Formats: sequence, structure tokens, C-alpha cells
Amino acid sequence: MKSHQVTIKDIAKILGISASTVSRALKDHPDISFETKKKVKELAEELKYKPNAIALSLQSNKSHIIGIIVPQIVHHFFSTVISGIEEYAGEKAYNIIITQSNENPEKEISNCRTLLSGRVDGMIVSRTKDTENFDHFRNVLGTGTPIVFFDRTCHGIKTDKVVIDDYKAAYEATEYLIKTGCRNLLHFSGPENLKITSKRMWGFADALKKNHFPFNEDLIIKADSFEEGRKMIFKLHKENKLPDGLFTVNDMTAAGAMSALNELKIKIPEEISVFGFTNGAISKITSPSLSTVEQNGHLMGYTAAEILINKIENETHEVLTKILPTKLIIRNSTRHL
Amino acid sequence: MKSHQVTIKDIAKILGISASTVSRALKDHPDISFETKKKVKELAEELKYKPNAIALSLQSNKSHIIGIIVPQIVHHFFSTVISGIEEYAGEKAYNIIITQSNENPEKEISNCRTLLSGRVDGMIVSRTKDTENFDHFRNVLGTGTPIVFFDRTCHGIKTDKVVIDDYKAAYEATEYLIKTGCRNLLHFSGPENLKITSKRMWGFADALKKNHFPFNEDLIIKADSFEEGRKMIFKLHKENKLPDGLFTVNDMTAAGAMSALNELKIKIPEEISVFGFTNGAISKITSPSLSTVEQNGHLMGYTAAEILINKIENETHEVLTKILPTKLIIRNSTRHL
DNA sequence: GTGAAAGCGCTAACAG
DNA sequence: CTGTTAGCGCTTTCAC
Repeated sequence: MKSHQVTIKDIAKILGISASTVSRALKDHPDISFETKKKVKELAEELKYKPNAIALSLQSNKSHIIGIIVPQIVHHFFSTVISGIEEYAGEKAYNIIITQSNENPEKEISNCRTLLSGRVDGMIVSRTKDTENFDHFRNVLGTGTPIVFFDRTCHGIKTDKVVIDDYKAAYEATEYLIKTGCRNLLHFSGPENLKITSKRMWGFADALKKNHFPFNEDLIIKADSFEEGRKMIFKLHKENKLPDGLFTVNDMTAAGAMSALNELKIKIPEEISVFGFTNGAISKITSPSLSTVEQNGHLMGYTAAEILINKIENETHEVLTKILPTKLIIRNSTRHL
Repeated sequence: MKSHQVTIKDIAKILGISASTVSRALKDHPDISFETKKKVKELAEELKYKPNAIALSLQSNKSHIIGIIVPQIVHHFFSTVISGIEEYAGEKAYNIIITQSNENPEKEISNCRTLLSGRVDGMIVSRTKDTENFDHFRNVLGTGTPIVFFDRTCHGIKTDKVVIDDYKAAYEATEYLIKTGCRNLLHFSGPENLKITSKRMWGFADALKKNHFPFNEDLIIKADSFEEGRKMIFKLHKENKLPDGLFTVNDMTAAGAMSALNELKIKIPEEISVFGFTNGAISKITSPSLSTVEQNGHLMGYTAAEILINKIENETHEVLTKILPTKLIIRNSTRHL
């Protein structure tokens, strides 16, 4: 199917000059006469010549491609990040290759292989929930290919990270609930081996303690999906243990909880306030609209790409962890101050 | 930064044999002795040799990369499609490069250039709402690079398409509203120059006509976002023109409408039924949950990739339009039969 | 001012 | 069974 794309040789042949002259003319080399340049450029334009990026890559050992590994593209937060990466990469004439691990560590390992084989210039990664062995990332770094982690990072690997201050954000969200009159708080949390979710949990816990609320582990309940959020509310309702303030590890879980609360005709925020995390697309859609933490995925992706490309092009070796600001987005699922 | 990745030459030198022998040993060429194969493979393993995909591409004139152009990655439907593409591509050892046009025709043109320069083996595209001139796509096809369009296709270009039967789906959704007792229907529609949205509109219109409902153009109202959906409901409410059945061009618009209706304390579905389109993540989250049309983005992406890769590898020239089945997903925003 | 030659990593045709 | 050679498209010395 693939017919012949125009090459430098074709142009050279037609013009009766050598390939190297064409190459130089195309990039305005000072040695080349104005005449020749003009002829070459016109013909190139006419034939729709496009440099073969692959040949350039082979030559320069730079692919101008950034490899991305995320658990799921479909996840709103991750697609936001990807969008941010794409934006900065585009500005710098880099392409992005996207792979998803589907939360499967095995797949993540094979993704690394694939990207390495594709000779990406660097990678931007958010690991699966269950990745415990980080050797595949160490291998990548071993080849000299830089990695920037975002959101879900890997402890003990010396490389750049872009994160938000999950602890602080959770602390502030919890404190907001307290300030608006909640006295009986609960947290729906994610897996403990993920730093981001455990940090959110500690932020919640510490906010309680600092405000002289009794704290015990029963106030932390594992639930981190729409369905689990729903189920847990029904369960708590049955046991007569519903709180008057709920802070969830993410928006989806909050949405699930609210869906159940609505069905139970429990008034939000009058009887129970709900606070989410992420500020995804759904937070505007729930009824009532959801108060949440702005996580700014787009900026996170943009920043990660910025750090990575800088590292690729300037070959710096300093390792930095960038902490992006968050803010509380107050909507109608919480009472007002 | 980039240190040396192991090459075939390195292995050859260490083992004191030629590069071609190594190459052949690695791919189990029958000519090579068992001994040699063993030595080569062991060393390759030990040194973590990975074939240089770029060199292979240059050689074979095949990059094993599929280029994707979508209006927005963040859009749930598109990310679902991408996910489907990624899945099939992964099975066939293809990578995907993703670009977004941001609904900007200029950007779309430059995306085509970029991907062409990256020598992708084929493209999967959903155009912007405003693309009117399709020459850039014709150029791509002119280079022998196949394109498969999905969802938003380009009229008058002879290439493969993967779509759903928007007309039929809209017809069925509307008829469902009628069967469940709605007598006063309205449609919130998208831009007219998009075939998919105008087809949804005609499906709605024809369902009314076939069921002997009066039809006039006032029953079609332009609104295709959360905000517009909201606004329009408030406007209609003020003018006392609210329908008892609403079919929207997509889920977001439906969600906006429902958000407004909830605020106005208008009961869904008792006073007004709402029917969406897409079955995105949000359709489970709205209150009540949203009846909608399953558009199956994942399958659409998977199918598009299947058609494209088949075309790439088998160099077939037949052009086909694949119409994927849809189905109504009945939840709680509509009355039951 | 321009051309010839070498080489990026790999494969395949051609020799032995 | 294995080595040599050439070439994919391009850039970059080194000549002239």
C-alpha cells in the first residue's frame, strides 16, 4: 500500500545535484548558493517533501518521542494529564506514545520494554496500584532514558517527580468540613500501599486530631470506586452509623456515596456533607455539585513534560520533586462557612 | 544523558562473530548452529539487548506506529476509543502516537504533517467539528498511508469508516420516550455540519412523524454541552415551555438539563423523561441515573484498529464502512414500559 | 559552492 | 553454518 514518500535523493536526482547539497540547502547552510537553495526549496515544496523522522532518529540517536505509561487512559484524571503532556510536547516538537498498564504490573513491565525498544527519549509514568518491584524502572534509567513520575510515584527511585501535596489538601478539606459544622466525620480511603491515598488518609486523621476530635481507625473505611462508595453508604445506613461529614479519596467514590444518599433521601449537605478529591468532570454533574480538591492534572502533565524535556535536552542530572499547589473547590455538597 | 544501548555489533564483537550471525541467531534462523544461538541469546539476555525499533523501521519502511488524531483526549468518549485502539494495536505489536486537534482545523492539518513525518503506518481520525476542507486527509492518503475515520467522518473521501447508526439509535430512543407516555417531546441538538449530530436529529424527527406527532423546527433546540443544557432548561421553564420528554445529543447535555431540572424541583422521570446519548462515565452518576444510547467507544476503537492494521499488513484496497450496533441503556431518568 | 564517502543499527542477498 | 556487502534516508566530515 505504502507508495513512495519523496526523499532527498529524489530531489537530488531531478535537479542533477548531490544529496548532500540538497540536505544543506534545505537547512539553509551558508555554503550553498542562493540559486541552489531556491531551486531545492521550491521543488521540495512542490513534491511535498517531508523529512523522514525515522532516518533522523537513527542518525541522531534521538527519537523526539516521549513514552507515557498510565494505568488507564479512560480515567479522567489521567487523560487530563496526558492532555497537558501533549500540549507542552507539541510546543517543543515532541511526539507522545501512550501505553496503558491497566493496573497490571506485568503489563507495565512490558510497556517499559516496548517504549525502550521504540527508543523514546524519556518517559512519564504513573505506576499501577500494585507495582511493588521497581526494577523495570531502574532498568530504564540504566539505559540513560530519564523518567518523570507523576501522582503515583515510586519510593526509593532517584528520579524526578511531579505531585501535589496530598496530605495538605486532605487536611484542608477535612478542616473545612469541621469549620462548617460537621462533628462526626468519616473517610472513604484507597489502597494503603499507594502513597497518595495514604497521605490523604493521614491528612484527614491529623486534621481530626489537631481539632481535638476523637480519632480511631474505624473512621477510615476502604472504598474507592463508585460502587464501593454506594455500597458502603447503604451498609452504614443500615447499621445506623452514617456520619455528618464524609471525605472521600476521589470524586467517583463521592459520587457513589451521594447516589446512595440521594436514594435514601438523606439531604446533602444539610444532613451530611460530602467532600471529594480530584475535581474531575463529574464533580459538576452530581446533585448537588461536589465540593472537591482541585488536582490540576493538566498542569501536572505540562510540568512533567517540561521537566522531562529539559532533562533530555540539557542532560542535567539534578533530581527534583515538584509539588504543585492544590485548592479547595467549594460547591454545594458541603455547607458554607 | 543517553548512554549506550546494547547493539548487535556489541554482541558480535564480544563473541568474536559477525553481526549478521547475531541477527540471525536472535531470530532463530535455521542456518545457525544450536551452539551459536545459545551463546548469542544468553549474552543478549545478560546485556539486556533490545532491538532498535528505529533501525528496523528505516530498513523495512514500516514504523509499526499508528497515528491518532482526535479533537480532545480528555473527552470520555474519545479516550474510550483510544483505549480500544491501544488494545488491538498492542495485540499486534503496534504503538500508537496520539495527537489532539482541540477542535481546531489548523491544528489538525499540522497533526497530519507531524504524523506523516513520523512515518506512521496508518492513521485513525475523528475530525474537528469545523473541518470543512479535507485536502490534508487527501494528502495523507496520497502518500499511501491509510486512514480510518471513526464517529465524525469526512464526506466525499474514499476511505474506511467506523460509525454507529446514529439515525436508528436516535429513532429508537425517541420511540422509547413515546412508548413510555411522553407526549410533548424536545431535542437538544449539536452542530448541523456534523453528520452524526444531524443524523440524531433526523432520527428524532422521523420517530415523531412516524408516530403521528406534530413536528416543527421549534422542537429542535441547539444545545450540546453541560452549561447549554442547563441554561436552556431554565429558559424553557421561564417561558413555560418545558416538554415531558427530552432527547439530547449527548450525555453531558442531558446531565446539564437534569442538573437544572433538579434545581427547579421538577421530578425526573415523573414530570419529564430525559434520554442521553453515548453511555459515558457520567450516565451512572447523574440523579437519577441516565437512560442513554450505548455507543461503545471501546469497540469502535478496537474495530478501527483492526481494519487499519489489516489494511496495512495486507495492502487491501477495498473500502468499507463498518456500522456498529448500538443499544438503549434504560436507567432511571425515563419511565419504564 | 558542491560532491563523495562513511556511518547511525539492522537485515538480506550473495558468497563461501 | 557463517562472513561480507550493500542499503534503508539522512547528516557530516573531508576533499576539491
